[in-house]
Amino acid sequence: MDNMGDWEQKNLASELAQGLELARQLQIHLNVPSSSHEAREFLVEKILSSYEKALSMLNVSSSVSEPQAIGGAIRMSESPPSLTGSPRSEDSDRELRDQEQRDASRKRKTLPRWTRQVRVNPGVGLEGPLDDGFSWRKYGQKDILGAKYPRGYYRCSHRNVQGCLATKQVQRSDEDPNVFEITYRGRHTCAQASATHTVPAPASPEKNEPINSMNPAQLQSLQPQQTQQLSQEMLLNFREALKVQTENLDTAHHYQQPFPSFGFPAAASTSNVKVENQVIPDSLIDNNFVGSFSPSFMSPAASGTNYFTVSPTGVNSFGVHQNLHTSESAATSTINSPTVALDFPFDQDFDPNFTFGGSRFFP
DNA sequence: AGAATTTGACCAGC
DNA sequence: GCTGGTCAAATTCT
Repeated sequence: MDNMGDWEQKNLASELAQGLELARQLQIHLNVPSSSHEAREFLVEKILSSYEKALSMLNVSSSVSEPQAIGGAIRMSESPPSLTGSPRSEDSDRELRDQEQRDASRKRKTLPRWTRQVRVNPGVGLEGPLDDGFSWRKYGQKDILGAKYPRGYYRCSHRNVQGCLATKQVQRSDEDPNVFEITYRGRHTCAQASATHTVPAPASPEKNEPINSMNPAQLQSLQPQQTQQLSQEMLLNFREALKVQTENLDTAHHYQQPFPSFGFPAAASTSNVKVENQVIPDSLIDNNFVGSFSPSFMSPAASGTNYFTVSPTGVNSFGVHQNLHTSESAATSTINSPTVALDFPFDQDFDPNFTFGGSRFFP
């Protein structure tokens, strides 16, 4: 940074200024009910783009922007290329690999991490930790001390091809086997991540019917790929519903696009959020601003737990359950309603910590 | 046959 | 030394 040239500094300042200006424009749009969500989305994209450019100019790494991609390119923390250019021996390869592993391991500690707890209603529900729009590959399972159920370890299927470092852990709750605690780490940097930003092809409605009509046993027997496909379909429905809802909003305060988020009456009936160790400025929450930014803008150490269940009827709105502060109460709060848990398709730019904005969606 | 999962071993952090 | 997280060979699935 010391050697950053004058020209680069100007460019950086220019990008930041542009980002600021775009943010202002977005603020204006947010206060104009007639503003289309496309316009807002466009602004958000532009803002993100500006900041990403700025960050890439800074060649940032750890503190501001965690391992997530800058401008779509991921850069693992790895040994710098050899300056000698000498060919690697097998030993050095091994060393390098070990080093990378250590680095990765070290880095892992600082990866953005958040937890969601997903409740599955035994009567109706989709089984367990349905996937969230991403392809995951299970790479491990471990019995956890004091936990009744083993913990599953998943990583993005595109890890090898695209270097996507996103992982998640799925832990079934001891107290309530219908609750799954899903801990996400890292953000998706794969193409699938950006695909979730775009409006996907609508799912055929007939395909969704069997999802809701499945019984838990059927669902339980599904392979992860199958459950993922099902959840993808539900996700698509959510997006469609979300779109409608967004367009009908009078104010922009509930603007959620392009993030299929909560607080959406047409689809989500109950939403229980637990936010841990996280302070979110009201100003950000008010505009749902944070949600449009990546966790880069949040403390990497921040962690949160979101809780939500979804009614297949889509009739109930917010405020049915208001247990916002404790997982336990949240876990029990939704038991009696015929709910279907849906693993929300947060993509890598979405920080689920914020979206419910605590009680903002609730009276 | 290729992809995905399972599972025991290994490693790092505490 | 224990535990959680990851690796990778073996196994199963599609």
